[in-house]
Amino acid sequence: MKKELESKYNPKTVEDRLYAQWLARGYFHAEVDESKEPYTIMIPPPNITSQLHLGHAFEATLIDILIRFKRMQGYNALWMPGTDHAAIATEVKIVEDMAKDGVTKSDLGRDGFMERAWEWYDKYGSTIINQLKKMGSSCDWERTRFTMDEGLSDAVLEVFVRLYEKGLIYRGERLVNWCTQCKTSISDAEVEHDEKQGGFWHFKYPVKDMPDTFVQFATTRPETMLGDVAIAVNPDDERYAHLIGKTAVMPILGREMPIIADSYVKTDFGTGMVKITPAHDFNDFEIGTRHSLPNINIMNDDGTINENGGAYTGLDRYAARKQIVAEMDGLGLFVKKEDITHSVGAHDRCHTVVEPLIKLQWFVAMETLAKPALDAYKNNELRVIPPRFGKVYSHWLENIRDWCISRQLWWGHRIPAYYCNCGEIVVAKSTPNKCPKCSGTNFTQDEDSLDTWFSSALWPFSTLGWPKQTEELKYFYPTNVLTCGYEILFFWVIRMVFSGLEFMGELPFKDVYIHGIMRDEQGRKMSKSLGNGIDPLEVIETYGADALRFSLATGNSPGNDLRFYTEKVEASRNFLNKIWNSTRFIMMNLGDEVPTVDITDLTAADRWIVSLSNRLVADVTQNIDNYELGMAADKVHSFMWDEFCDWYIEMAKPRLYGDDDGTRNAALWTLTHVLTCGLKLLHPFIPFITEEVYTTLGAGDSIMISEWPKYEEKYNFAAEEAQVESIKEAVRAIRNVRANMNVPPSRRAKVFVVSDSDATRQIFESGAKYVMALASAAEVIVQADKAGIENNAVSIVVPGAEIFIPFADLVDIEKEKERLAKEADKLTKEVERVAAKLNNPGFVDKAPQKVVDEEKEKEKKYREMLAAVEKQLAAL
RNA sequence: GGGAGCAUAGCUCAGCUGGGAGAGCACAUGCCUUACAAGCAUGGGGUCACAGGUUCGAUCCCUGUUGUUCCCACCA
Repeated sequence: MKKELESKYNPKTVEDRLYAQWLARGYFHAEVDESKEPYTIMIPPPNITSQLHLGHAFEATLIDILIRFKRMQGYNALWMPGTDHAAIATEVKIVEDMAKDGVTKSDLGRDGFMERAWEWYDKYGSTIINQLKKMGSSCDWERTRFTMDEGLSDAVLEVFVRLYEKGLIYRGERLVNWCTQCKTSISDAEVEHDEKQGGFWHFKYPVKDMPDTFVQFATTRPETMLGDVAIAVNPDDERYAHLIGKTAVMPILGREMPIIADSYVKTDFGTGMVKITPAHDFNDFEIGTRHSLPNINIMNDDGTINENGGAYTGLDRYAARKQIVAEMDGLGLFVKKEDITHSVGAHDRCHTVVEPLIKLQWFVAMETLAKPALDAYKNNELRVIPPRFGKVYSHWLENIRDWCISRQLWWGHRIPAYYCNCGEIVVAKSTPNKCPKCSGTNFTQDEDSLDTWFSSALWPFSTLGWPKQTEELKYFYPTNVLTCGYEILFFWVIRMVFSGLEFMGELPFKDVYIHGIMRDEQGRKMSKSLGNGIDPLEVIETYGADALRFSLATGNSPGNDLRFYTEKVEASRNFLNKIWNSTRFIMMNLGDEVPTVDITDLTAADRWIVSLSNRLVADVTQNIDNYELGMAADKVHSFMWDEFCDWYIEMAKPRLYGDDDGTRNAALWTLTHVLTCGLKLLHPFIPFITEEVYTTLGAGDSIMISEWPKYEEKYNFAAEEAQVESIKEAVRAIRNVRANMNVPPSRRAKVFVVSDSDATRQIFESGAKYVMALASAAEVIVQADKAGIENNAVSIVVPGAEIFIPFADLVDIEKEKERLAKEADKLTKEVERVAAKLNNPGFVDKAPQKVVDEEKEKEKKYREMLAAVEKQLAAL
């Protein structure tokens, strides 16, 4: 019973059906099984801010390739899926969404807001999961986690309490990056710096008891003058030595401030004098601490001036800036304004200019945590791919600052700190019963929630049940590789590493595989604001998931950005169709079942392709193990298309059609064997079509759980590989001549192959049909001498033989002369080049013998070919 | 200011440990050859950014220059 296939592959009739089948059969689920070795990858949990974009599709493809590869290799492969609550990013979105309904956070209150946020999660959390499924991701959905689900929240509290008890979490007044829009502190990493046009205002303050003496300085933020507490100069600056210790006066507020010396101030920048505003500038804060200066905060949380601003109280920071400049000008103390471009910090979510403010916040002390994370890298326990990102990793850890973990948000894990009326702070996983100090029972929980990365830092073990010592945790931890984009190396990877080391005593993963980001055709980052984002589902709708996956997996290398081209997806689609049709061809010729054959039954052509596929297996396996996914995919692609389809199938045709010459079964077996092997190698990249074709062929129940091919010595046929390569060369040469002669394909010709070697003649004898089929020659006559060949036959020299096509009447003499002259020219150059190399004593003495031998053979070959061509040319 | 990447065909990119550069797309020519026109065959097109150095030999290693992208820090 022959099965019929359509002439074009249609992913729509295949993908959803197969995915449902895999799910139903439980292929994605990984149970603890001590008899098998686990292979674990945790998904970088996508933010539930919106649906997935191509970047996620890219990442999901890479992970799925690794997971499917390892699963086929016999590992107990677990891809743990999940999503991230993405505290601030999501809260911003929800607030925007609420604004459409005319509702604000304070309208809803904390509980009402949280309710609304969970609704948001229900909507987008499931959208994301559906998208991942559409991509063909083989995640263990039964284990889906969310950073705010019960278990993970418990892990967060546990970690907070433990770190607090260890003294690594503290509460302190620090200068933080404050977003006046979101009204929350943000971490250093969330601040993005952009070049902006701005003013640089120069002012002077009078010096007390020194008439006509002024200190002159400049600032980009005049409103912060309200918080000035000192003027600083460099201690070695002779110009101002006499002023050190004197007092300057901030005229608007009449505040007196010391003139101090600090080496932070550069003598050669500006006037060499700096105003010190510890409450609103990070450098000034440090100087203030060194000199025990007071911190005067002049700003409210919304960016307006507070009661310390005198007459400016209540004004917005920018309005105050304008008026202060005006007032100083009125006092004759404004010197000048320059227009400059300088970089300004802004919140990466809402792009509001960040204001440094003094706030009481929770911090994680990083020093003791960072060290083991750095050591792990330096001791090569942690492998970073590509290696250059390792330098970025270690540089960051070497310069790490304490991590501000409190956020003034509601969407997130609420900080487990409880304040008693007596002022005592209790940190515990749940509300304490009574105060250890005053025995009071009235507690208020801290209003703040935790930085979103606090929970994702625990992802590799919290998802497996920690702090409970579950079977899963013991079995699947540590994971094998962490795949993520380079943009979250700092945010996430580093924090997972130190968290894993601290709480599990073991690295969370051994390899970190970093990929680039997706860009559009022009190389721009894909973003909402540019409107150049592409929905993976749309691409899948048109081309299918496999085509998308293949185009994402090929043509790039680890760590590099990838541009998205529709043309590339089309090319991938075409490749899928090629696979489809090669299967179709085999199905059309195959009987009920694949014949069994002995290796000794295989012809040279069979052995050649089997041997190639065998080596391909070894190559591809190694490439994937080294995370060279693009290279692996390219190799299978060119093998399947250029060798298997373009050569082998064509060579096999004469043996399948017409009378069986005794090698038909060998051809059928080879076709099926090589195709199946190729399908397996391709399955991690293009799971749907390979599964469909594999089962249609009757090769097995499912390719997904079939065994990954292995290199087998019995399929290593080096001699046949060389033989067939020489036949291919002959075919190419014949085609070439025919093309130059303008012989239509329908016009048949005689081809003589002349060789004085019995072995070579045999190869061509057995290859005669292929040559005939491939070059559209009517008849191939293999003989030891030139008997019966006309004098004006076209001659082609290939290794070990000379080929004659004796139909001079068809030859366009001028065109043939031209071709031969060009050929001769080319060969002459080659001969000269190789000869020069071999005449170089340095080369012969120092180059490896193998290379020298190769060159010698080349020289011989080129000389032979050149002689033949010249002879031919002379004959014309 | 500190650090990293990139510069290869018209375009997008591969090129593992140094031995005369590849793919896809695009282009040109000829083909509906009984798996596939989403195809087949053939062909054109590259000073591997520039200048030095190491080497018998450099696209590859080293130094410098130019251009470009990114990350970190940030000028009061």
